[in-house]
Amino acid sequence: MPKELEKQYNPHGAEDRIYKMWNDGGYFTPSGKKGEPYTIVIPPPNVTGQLHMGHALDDTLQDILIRFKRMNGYDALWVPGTDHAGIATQIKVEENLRKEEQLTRYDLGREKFLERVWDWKNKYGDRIISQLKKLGCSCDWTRERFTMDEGCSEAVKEVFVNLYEKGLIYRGHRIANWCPNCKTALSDAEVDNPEQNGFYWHIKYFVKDSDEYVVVATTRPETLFGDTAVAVNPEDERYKHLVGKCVVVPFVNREIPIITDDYADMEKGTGCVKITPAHDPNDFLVGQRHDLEQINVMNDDATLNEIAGKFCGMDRYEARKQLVSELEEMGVLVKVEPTVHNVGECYRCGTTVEPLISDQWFVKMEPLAKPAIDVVRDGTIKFIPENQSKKYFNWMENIHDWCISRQLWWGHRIPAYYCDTCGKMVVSKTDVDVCPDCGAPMRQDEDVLDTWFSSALWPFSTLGWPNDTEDLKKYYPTSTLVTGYDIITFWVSRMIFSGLEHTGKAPFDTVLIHGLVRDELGRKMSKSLGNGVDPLEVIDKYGADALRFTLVTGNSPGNDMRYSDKKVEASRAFANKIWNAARFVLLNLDEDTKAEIPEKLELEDKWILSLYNEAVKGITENLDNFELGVASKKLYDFIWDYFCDWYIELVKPRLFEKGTDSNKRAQSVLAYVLSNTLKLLHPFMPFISEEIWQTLDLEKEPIIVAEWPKYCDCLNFEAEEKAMDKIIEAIRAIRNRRAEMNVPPSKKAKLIIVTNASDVYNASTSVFFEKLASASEVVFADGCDDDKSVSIGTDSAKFFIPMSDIVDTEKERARLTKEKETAEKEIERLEKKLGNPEFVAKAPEKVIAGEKEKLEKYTAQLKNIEEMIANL
RNA sequence: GGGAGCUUAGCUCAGCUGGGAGAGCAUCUGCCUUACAAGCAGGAGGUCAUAGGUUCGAUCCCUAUAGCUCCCACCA
Repeated sequence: MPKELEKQYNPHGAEDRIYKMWNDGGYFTPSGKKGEPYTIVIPPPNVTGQLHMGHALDDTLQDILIRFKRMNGYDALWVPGTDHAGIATQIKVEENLRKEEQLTRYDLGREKFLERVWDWKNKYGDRIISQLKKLGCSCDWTRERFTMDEGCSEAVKEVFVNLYEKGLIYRGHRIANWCPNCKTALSDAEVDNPEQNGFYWHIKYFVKDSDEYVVVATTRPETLFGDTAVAVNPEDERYKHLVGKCVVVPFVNREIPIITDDYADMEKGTGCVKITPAHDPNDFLVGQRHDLEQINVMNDDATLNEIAGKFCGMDRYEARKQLVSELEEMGVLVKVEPTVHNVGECYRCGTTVEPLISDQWFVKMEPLAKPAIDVVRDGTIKFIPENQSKKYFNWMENIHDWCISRQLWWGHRIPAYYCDTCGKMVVSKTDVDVCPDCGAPMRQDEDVLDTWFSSALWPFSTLGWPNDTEDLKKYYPTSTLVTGYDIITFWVSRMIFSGLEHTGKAPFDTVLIHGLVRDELGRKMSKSLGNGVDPLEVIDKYGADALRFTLVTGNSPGNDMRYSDKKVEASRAFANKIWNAARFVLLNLDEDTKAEIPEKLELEDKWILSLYNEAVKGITENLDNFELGVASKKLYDFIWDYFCDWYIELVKPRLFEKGTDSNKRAQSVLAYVLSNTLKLLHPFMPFISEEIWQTLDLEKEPIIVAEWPKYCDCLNFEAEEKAMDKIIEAIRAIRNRRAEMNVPPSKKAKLIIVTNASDVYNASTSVFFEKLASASEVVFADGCDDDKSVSIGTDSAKFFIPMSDIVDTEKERARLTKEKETAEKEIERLEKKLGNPEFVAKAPEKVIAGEKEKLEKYTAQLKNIEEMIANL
């Protein structure tokens, strides 16, 4: 029994109700029995806070793919989960602690602090999950994971130990980026390098026991306490006589040698460079080559230490200021030169990082990078759009060893154990309490692993690895990874080499890359700008379907997009349009109407079925090729322009005439096209499509598991499609002409059709002109006797509307003449083109046929117009 | 310094591996036509950044230039 729908679609209530129905019905969990597997693992959102627009885009794309594949009979699995996000979360919790209780993590101690972080995780992790549900994500919640849950932790230990045993993880006393605020080492990838205004301070270093001096320049004068050499280029004639001598570092009065190293660039500055191995990555390498002492002058909070003498305890910037002024007083400050340089900043807290030497763990990258490059090179893994792979190659081919230890508390503790008695170190999956060598107690490494270390394992750790589980066997390798271009290096690259190294397989076959969602002005959405748009608020206001459709339409792979409410409004209007189309259909459907194609079809039925068929083909191909935006646009056009604006209008006369066979058949076609179109719509707008589907009540199963429509040659009605197009063209031309003359639609008038195309214009198609072109009646004739009539000429017919009261013959003549000229110009162009022997010889047949057809059309139209002018 | 992307209607953007460019919004005109005013019908609005090249034919391919955005590396 057809039910009635509200006049406007109201997503509230409906969305939660439908989501619950899907969830309770177990539709998100793959049956595991039939169908090829199709797997996506979600890029796990950080538990730091809440979903933003970027997540909404990312997850919408994934949900579209999952729903599409599910409807196509795949055993579709979408694994959800969240990321512990080491630094980010720890900072959040610490901030919170400071604000709420004026406590630091040290006040609480490691164990108590971690309890707080877990509380935070539980609270915000749940919030994120509920947000994903609001968006309509059809994740399999029975398989929800967390990067620090038991299974993922097991995987992390397994990987760490494996890599260590293979010699691919090592511990080194090396220079690394240090965040003095977070008090941890950072990988290169975790350091931003924005431009900043700064200075070069040129400082004199006197040669020992001499009046001679060299001038070195530095942007960080406070590091001079750690200088252990001055380097010049071996080719530099200016300083040859000084090599081997010593200069004296101001303040500390340390004597340091002048050495030669290629690192010193003769072109830069004075050609002399001070070497501070403990505070600069390049200097560190120079220091290694020359066996220089590494003098650390800083504490872990970037205050200077006792090496700095009276500057001890001062913050680096304060010390710098005072140092500079004292250097000036001493007369050794030669020059202060303003400059713009890139300064490393912690990507989480923005504090300027300090290169410091410490004990850190590293992954040896070179052997891992090679196979990872190969699988993308040979197409085992495909990036979409393809040019995004360049970013990947660029990074992989210039890879540095990966610093994986972090001096944080929140994260996977490094499974290394030390014996303070005999110095033994053990790396082990299981806890080691007692030294195997001397029996003394062992302590575990205090540090935790970089967050990305566990994220890198996500595609297989979530499926049960290192255990050989059923899930792993069935769903790994996964199929598609959907993510933004901003984390290709952070994450995608690391998943690829990890997958290859630990499972022997590439973790996915396709990487679908999208861009950023920016604000209306094209700025990155950020907390500091306060320009972020909360997806939940948008969903609340416009509905999840509208947001989803906005994000997918008009967005192409790899490109950024701007968010604006206007766009969502347009999507909501689309949802409402579908809603009302369905409402209309329901109002006109009999109880027993079935959504099937009747044997006998009218012209307009064949027309819409043919267009529907093409839509199925196009949309399916687009989705198969990850052209989601193009697919959604096609669907939009089909639904709005063809189904609503034309087909529904065309069948109204039949629908309003109850009790006839024609009426019944119109109902069937309407129901057929609508219900199948809803299926096409479902991946994009899951809620409204389900809501209408349930109301239509055609099948028992919900639309989420309905079968995706198939293209069929049997619905290919080329001739009828063309005939109907001619009628539509004629109706448009008539409306057009009436509008030009300001004739209101309510003013009906007789329409005389002069034509040979009786297959197109006949008694059964006349009704279209009456309904849609304001014809009071349609008369077929050989010509029009009334000289005061509006004339319209298409290629298939001449139309006359006698309207003596408003027709000005001369104006008609002018108008027709203009149309004639347009047609002539087109004909001239086409004749020229077709007259070009090279074009005819080289262009593909299809193109030539198309041009010929156009020529015929314009020729026929010209003939009609000319005859009408002659008859005026 | 190396690399990538972008430049199409007033605005935001599509354009499916070269055959006379589209949408939404905005704007203008006319409509409360019994699904929808979140709507209907119609109009106006583009040397597809610039200059060359390839081609029968270029918004699309190549080269150069300009402007914008981003990534990587790095300078004392």
